[in-house]
Amino acid sequence: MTTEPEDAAKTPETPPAELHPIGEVAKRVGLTARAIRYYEELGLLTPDVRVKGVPRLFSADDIQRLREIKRLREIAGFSLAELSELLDNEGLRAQIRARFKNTSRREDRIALMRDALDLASRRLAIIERKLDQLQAIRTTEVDHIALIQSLLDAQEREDTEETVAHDADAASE
Amino acid sequence: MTTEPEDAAKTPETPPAELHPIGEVAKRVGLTARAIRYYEELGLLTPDVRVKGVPRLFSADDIQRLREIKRLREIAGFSLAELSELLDNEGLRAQIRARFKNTSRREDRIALMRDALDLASRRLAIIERKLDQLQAIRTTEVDHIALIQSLLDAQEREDTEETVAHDADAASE
DNA sequence: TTGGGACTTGACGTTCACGTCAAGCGGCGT
DNA sequence: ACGCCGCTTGACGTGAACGTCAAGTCCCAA
Repeated sequence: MTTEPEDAAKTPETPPAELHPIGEVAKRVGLTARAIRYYEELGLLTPDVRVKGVPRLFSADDIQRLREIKRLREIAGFSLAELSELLDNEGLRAQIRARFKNTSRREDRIALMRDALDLASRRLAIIERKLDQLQAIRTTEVDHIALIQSLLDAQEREDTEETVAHDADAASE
Repeated sequence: MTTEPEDAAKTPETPPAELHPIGEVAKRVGLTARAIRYYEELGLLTPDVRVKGVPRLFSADDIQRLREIKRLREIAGFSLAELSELLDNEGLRAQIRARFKNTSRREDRIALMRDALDLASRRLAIIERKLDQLQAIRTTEVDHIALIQSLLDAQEREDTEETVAHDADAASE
């Protein structure tokens, strides 16, 4: 257990952590450092390394989580409160305990995974509901366009009927 | 005000207006009166009857517009600023001038309809973009669930492998 | 006539999601 | 040694989208 290689050949020191400071993370996910700290303050995530006073360090998982938060907020329009329900602590703890992989009993791990599955399913359900609603909006929009189009066609037919005797070759414009 | 039947047979005066006060509108569309006034303040809509100091009166079109605003905000997550672009003045003016139906020349009416069509198309494009993004979120979510599921299946297979020799009929739970 | 609703226009308060500023610490290139 | 940079923790400011309260008007039933 003293040496912990994970990738290819030589990694003399520094365990295969690959942790990133907040500034870099902010740039990579397209958020501000302030926003990230705020999310942490709300309990939406906990950086891999978190000691009071010392710079936060974020893992790849943290970054992934931030990306998901960003997408769910910007695209799906969830509030941070909603997200803290959807991405909840359970998932976070599961993530944390996943580090202790071998420590927990299979029983516990299964329970955690069931929880995660449950949460993900709820997320999916909500997203699909939103999708249906957006589809509905889309169809009404399409119908609306079709209506205007038909009216406009009719109007233009009127025009050509009037025009056709007067000037028959205006089909250029 | 002498006689004002509005429902069934005779409507000697008052054109077939059918206008509604803000309280009723609020209840019907599920918004507060305050919100509606705020939308008006932002220029998102203009009640059919708008004279300073006298109660606003809303037409069926106004109500429809409010419903659309609400849906686009709550479901698609558009800001009121974005909505004032999407439902823009052009559309509003088109609506207003539609009252003057016969006054404007066919030329103008066609132009207005083209504008409306253009705006609706832009709305549609934006909505479809959001749909695509939501679809993307959905697929990642589905994948995520599949992953957890497979891990859980594997874990449970391990269990049964251990258990099968020890206790073979635990398939009940 | 009085009171109770529903409406009006300000004006100020509130919540969310951060932005911004202040003061301080730790590394690091010159 | 010095300054700059990136980070830290407060604390206060801000824009969006309203909520809430105050004061006044109008109408209508008791």
